[in-house]
Amino acid sequence: MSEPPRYRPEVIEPKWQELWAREHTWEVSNDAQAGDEKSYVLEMLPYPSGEPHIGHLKNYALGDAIAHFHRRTGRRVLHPMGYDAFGLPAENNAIKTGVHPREATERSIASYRHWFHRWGISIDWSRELATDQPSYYRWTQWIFLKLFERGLAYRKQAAVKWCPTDQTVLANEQVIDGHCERCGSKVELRQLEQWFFRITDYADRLLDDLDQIEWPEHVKTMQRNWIGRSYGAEVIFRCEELGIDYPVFTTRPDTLCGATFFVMAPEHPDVFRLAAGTEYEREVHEYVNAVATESSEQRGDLEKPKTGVPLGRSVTNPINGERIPMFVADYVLMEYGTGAIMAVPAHDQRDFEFAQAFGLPIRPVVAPQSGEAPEDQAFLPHSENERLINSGQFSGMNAAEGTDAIIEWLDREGRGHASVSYKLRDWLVSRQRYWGCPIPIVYCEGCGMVPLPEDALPVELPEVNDYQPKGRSPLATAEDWVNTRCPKCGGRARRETDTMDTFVDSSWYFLRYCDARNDEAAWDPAVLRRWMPVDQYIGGVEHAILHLMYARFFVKALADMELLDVQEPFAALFTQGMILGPDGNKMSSSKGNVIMPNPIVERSGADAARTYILFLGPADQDAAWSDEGVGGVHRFLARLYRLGEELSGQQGPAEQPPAAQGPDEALVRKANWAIDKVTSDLADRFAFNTAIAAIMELVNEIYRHADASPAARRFATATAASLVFPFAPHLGAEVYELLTGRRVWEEVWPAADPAMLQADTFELVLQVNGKVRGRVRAPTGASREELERLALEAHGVQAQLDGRQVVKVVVVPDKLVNVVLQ
RNA sequence: GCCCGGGUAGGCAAACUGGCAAAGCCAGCGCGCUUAAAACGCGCUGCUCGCAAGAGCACUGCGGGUUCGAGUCCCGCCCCGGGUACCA
Repeated sequence: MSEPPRYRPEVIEPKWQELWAREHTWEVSNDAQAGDEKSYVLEMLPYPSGEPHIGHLKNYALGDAIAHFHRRTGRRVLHPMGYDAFGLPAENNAIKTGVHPREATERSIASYRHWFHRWGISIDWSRELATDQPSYYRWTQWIFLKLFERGLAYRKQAAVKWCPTDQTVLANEQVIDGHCERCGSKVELRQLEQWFFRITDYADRLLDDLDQIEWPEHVKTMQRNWIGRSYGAEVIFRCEELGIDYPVFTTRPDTLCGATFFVMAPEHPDVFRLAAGTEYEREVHEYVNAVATESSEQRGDLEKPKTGVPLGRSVTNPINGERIPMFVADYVLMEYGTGAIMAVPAHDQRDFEFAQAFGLPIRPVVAPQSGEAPEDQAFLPHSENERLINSGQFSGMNAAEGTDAIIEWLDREGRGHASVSYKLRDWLVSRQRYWGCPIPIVYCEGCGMVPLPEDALPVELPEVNDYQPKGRSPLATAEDWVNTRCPKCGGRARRETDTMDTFVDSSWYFLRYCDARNDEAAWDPAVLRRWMPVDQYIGGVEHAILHLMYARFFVKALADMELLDVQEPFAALFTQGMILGPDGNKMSSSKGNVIMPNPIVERSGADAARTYILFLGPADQDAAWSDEGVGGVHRFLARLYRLGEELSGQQGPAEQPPAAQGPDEALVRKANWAIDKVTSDLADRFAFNTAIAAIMELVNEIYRHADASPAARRFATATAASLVFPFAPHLGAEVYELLTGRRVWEEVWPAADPAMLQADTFELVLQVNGKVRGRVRAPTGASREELERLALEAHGVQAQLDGRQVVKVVVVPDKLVNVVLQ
């Protein structure tokens, strides 16, 4: 007795994986062919640590579905893979275990590579890269030198965020709520000389060009807020006693006459000098020191009452010559604006609180049209019809006119000008850590700071024995490496021992994929023209600010150097939601709710795991994992497989049979409906879950129509296999081959037959006063009059009429009729 | 506080443009196949009446509104998740 055919992914999947590997099916060349359209589909490259987790499976299953869909709709698809291989976890592991970060990283990369194959992701492996390879970071260093040449990479002494656990500085973007993004330690401030990239030069372009790209609105909003552009004016206040000018930035120049005091940040370099010799000198020192020990959380607490100390000095308001007292207070931040503010308590909540605490005058200068100064909510945002009061020659102007007039006056008097301020800070890129890209700079005793010439690249990471960070880079211990010759004068020089932030490595990898094996240059600009920009980028929303902003900055800077000619790296972005644990919480080992993908792949197959993860819910939303659900998708794939097996024994074509009737017609219609549905779900809206549901419906329909002709069933089954291919490529290929003998990935994506999408009749919905009271079949395309007649005749409607007056009949052609009574 | 998401059967979800609320999957129940179970196939699964065809009612976090018609639009609120925060 022979076993009935059974769906066996463990047999089918390796079979196709081997074929794709043997034939290099997913590799594309850089040679353009006439009339072929390119598509660059890219998922964010993984950081290789341990083995891939469930989020990776979702990310790459999603990207792969898009890559396959693009290929089969006539585009030449670049779909590469690489590894973001430098970084702290491997280094921290090295400190703990003594295993070289390279070794741990390579082991992990091998695991990722294995699983990407095992999952059947259609990757062009000929372009594989890892950012820790000298053949890659050589060009990271080259880009650093290019930025240095243009003055976009520079060193400066600054108060920087320091992570005491990781013993390294952090970029602003890597500090979350005052804590290290990586390890969660409280971040400290330190005065250090560090390397920066001048991303602030690009603030306007980074902001304005967001309008040109197809990104989710919330991601654009996050970037806009992070860049934080505000328009206003710089106003110069003069401290007469010391003869020093202090500029401030304000978004409300119209309230200038309402400034009743002046506040400096505790970090402002002039604070001690101002207080020197005044009665407040000691108190100021105590206050500033106390603030310095405050955590950023404590300081940022909005509930905390305002504190501060007078400086014993005054400044003059340029517009009315009024002398107002100076204070130092921790609610003013050194990092934004000029580190000093004019305080307008009548129109600013914080200044108001401070004025109340210190008994300072509050003078309204903007009032509603009616004229009277409002009582207490005067600091609320101003509206259209407000006018200036108590403002000398400017009184009576509306707020907008007043703003312009005051700026103009300041300009004329040389006491200020229109100005724009940003929250964005320059990107701090140096790290005092081992496992990163060395910075190609030396310090010569004679020449000072000297960039290495291009032919000295790569500067390879030296081997060290001790990775333990001690406040300086572990590279500093590699004496043989550190001591070198100056490329300019040949004299004694020392290498830069800091390494680069790993976000530098990942800010250009998508460029390298285009020309990954080029060892003459980072890339050939002609090849970049072929592939860039990335047509569809896919990744987690957690990179909305960091990676996605840095990469945009790199591309703009490189474009300015004429090294490439796009302005934006990622034309379209899709941010996938997280997979949560079965309990609905974020997966974490401490909660014990971590699901690993690979046992599932081994149990149910890669196709089931991939399809299920996309079927869980809308791909851009978070979704909780449930183990039972996989079984359902596995069953669906098995049902499709059994149809393929059963029908492969029957002869005949798998094309749409002509003039289908009865059950055949229903089946052919359903197949065409599914083609249409899956196509629009994939092309227009990344609705993988509903696309998969449509294929399930088609398969259910084939089972229900066992009475249909073999030709119709073969057609419907081959269609289902073709449509399921982007999600379950192995099964799709298998079933399609069983029925047609052909390779599904070489087939053009099916097109729905328009004649089979439109039926001759439809179900007309009958409503009375908006409530459904019946349904009748009506001919498609029937006139309004005819539909109205059908509705009024229907007994469901007649029953409601009951002698009541018909007020109105609303007809929606091919859909419904609503009869309005009384 | 501010800015985004989200709240629909027992669970996950669908309804894209204001037009039949709940497609599909899970779980549950029943039937068939089977000596039996699993697997597989078919059906049911908001409430009430009915053997049934069917009929009636309710319903998209809460309260209002606009509309012939609201899950969808507007106003006010509640809950959950994320981002951000003395940014002058």
